Amino acid sequence: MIKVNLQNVSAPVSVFEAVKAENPDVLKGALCAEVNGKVVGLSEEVCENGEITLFDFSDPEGKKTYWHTTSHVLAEAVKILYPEAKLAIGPATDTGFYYDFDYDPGFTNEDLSKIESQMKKIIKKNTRLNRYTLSRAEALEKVKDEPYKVELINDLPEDSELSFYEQGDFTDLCAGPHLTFTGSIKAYKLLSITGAYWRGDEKNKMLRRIYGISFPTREELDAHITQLEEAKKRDHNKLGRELELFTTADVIGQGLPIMLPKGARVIQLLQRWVEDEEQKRGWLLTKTPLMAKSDLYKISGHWDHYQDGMFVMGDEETDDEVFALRPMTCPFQYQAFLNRGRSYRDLPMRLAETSTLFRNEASGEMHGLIRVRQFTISEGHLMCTPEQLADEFRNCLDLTNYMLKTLGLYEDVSYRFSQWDPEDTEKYIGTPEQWDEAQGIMKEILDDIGLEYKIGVGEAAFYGPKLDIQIKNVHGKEDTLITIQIDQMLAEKFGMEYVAADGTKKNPYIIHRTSIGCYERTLALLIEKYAGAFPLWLAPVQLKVLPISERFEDYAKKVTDELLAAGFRVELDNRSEKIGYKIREAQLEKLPYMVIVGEKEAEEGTVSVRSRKDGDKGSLKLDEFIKELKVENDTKAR
RNA sequence: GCUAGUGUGGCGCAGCUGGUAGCGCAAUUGAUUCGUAAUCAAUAGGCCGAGGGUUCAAGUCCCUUCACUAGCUCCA
Repeated sequence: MIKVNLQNVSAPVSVFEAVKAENPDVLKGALCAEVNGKVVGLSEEVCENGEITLFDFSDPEGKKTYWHTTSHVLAEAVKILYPEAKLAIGPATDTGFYYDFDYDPGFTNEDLSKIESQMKKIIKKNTRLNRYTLSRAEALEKVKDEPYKVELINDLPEDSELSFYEQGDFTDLCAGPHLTFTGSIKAYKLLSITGAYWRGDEKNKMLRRIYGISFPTREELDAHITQLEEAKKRDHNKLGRELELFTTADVIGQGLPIMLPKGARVIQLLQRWVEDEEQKRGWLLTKTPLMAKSDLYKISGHWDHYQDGMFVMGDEETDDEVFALRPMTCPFQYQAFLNRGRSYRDLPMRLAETSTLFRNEASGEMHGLIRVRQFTISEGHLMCTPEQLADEFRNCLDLTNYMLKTLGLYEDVSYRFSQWDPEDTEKYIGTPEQWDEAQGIMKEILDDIGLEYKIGVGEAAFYGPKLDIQIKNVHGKEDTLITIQIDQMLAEKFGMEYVAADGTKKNPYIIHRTSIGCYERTLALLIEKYAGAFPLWLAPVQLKVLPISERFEDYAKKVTDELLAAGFRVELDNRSEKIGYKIREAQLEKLPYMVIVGEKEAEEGTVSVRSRKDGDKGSLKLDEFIKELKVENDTKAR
């Protein structure tokens, strides 16, 4: 981005011309500009002197302009090849662009190639994009054959400016900004065809969406495509299966992964660590049932607000009792609080549980270990007084931050303050006043901590606002890893009370929180973070002992046993292959350490150590090596 | 749930417009004991996701279903 101070503007002139008059050199690579706080195309007019900012492809604004124009070229190509296709919307995203079409035959992969060729022609013609505005009546007349555009116009506020961009014979209702010429698009690729609901509402028609990406040079495009392929190699769903951390079975069903010995071990390691850490921080452990009668969920509100998400066993019409697997731990853990009368002296009461949950996700939602139907979460509910709320919230956040830092994920997360949607009366319980209060309290706490967050309207839980800790997977898709919620509604519903110092009975505030999230999802992100090469303390197999030939298997066995006895996770490679082959296999397994033993080592009582981190460490006395390992393991070094 | 795609031995693939399944690696056995992958020999392993249908004949065509993938919606 380059700032330019315009000094010679006397009459309205295009940004391009104005900058050219000032300093033509800075126009190289410029794609759009910010004038008076608004991002505009370079062909748009400026009327007065002052500072403007130019953006090129390295700026998000530049990228978006570039991609957005590519989407218009895509739309034009589609309209030429498939005139009956109706235009919906075609914005730039953080990772490219898409355009939605209503075209019932749908597009095939062959169509994509055809469209790409057509786009080439449009780009070659290098048509100019002209912006103009119309009155509402004129605009509606202009788009009368495009029902989605008509709907867009009709839904815009009365006073909004209706701008159009015209490139040759193709015109689109669009706020812009755009590049000045289609020929500026140098390298592009259409990536996929998918369905997408009109206006993101599943009640609306599903349109055909074409995704694509473009770059100023062929090299950048190629590099981007290579990068996508590289990302695929880290994909936990591929790598996790290759490394035998987990698998799935058709006969078991969707969203129900099988943790293989290695995956199960990593989860166990995480779980022990989390439970121990929670204990250190004053959390008490509960163990509550995985299912309950429908009565419980009726009190909590799940029956009315979450039933679609639950696995219900039995039929209310025909069965005496109907059960449901638990989708959340809250109402179960509350029973522990309700076990006897509580006073303010019992508070804060911090209840933690390693809790297996069941959610009946829609069939298309499942994804590897990220979205599953059964998962185990480091759950917790904290009952406290209003005075304790801020400190306790802060403590919960401290714990999650400690977890994230230790795992090496801290730099990768972002925070979302998830609020309710006052328009959505179906989804939420409670009154606007209660929501204002709970959200107000949370805002105060977050601002006091100084956390940088974005706001997610309609992302709250049905009973209260959330602080969601978000993380992106290897494909750039964001998911919630951890959540901390403030709930002032369920305590009342469940009759949870404590006797305050003044003798009155009060409902406690409840913090719903997780310390490390659910183990499956966290494991998925760790696989991707480390590309399967887990730090020593988390590695399912920490060392592999490789005898250079079968003659040294006795010594290899002895070394293995000693390492096992010292508490390490060790495997002995007892195959008859050459050592080079064994090493190569061990490398593929991404082990922290290889221990090679042969004649020399057997005689000296040493081991030849090869570390993933430090390479060849040479011969070490076994007991000294073990000491070193213990230190590394205990410090949870990455 | 919706839109599209995929589904052949553990893994990676071949199998064109239908004619009764192959290859490489891995595995097993025997020989070899070789210090940074692929010596020798032999063996075993697949009702081609599942269930129907068309056909004299289906991995190849049609229908249904299950699972996996991308995206939408939804969500930890």
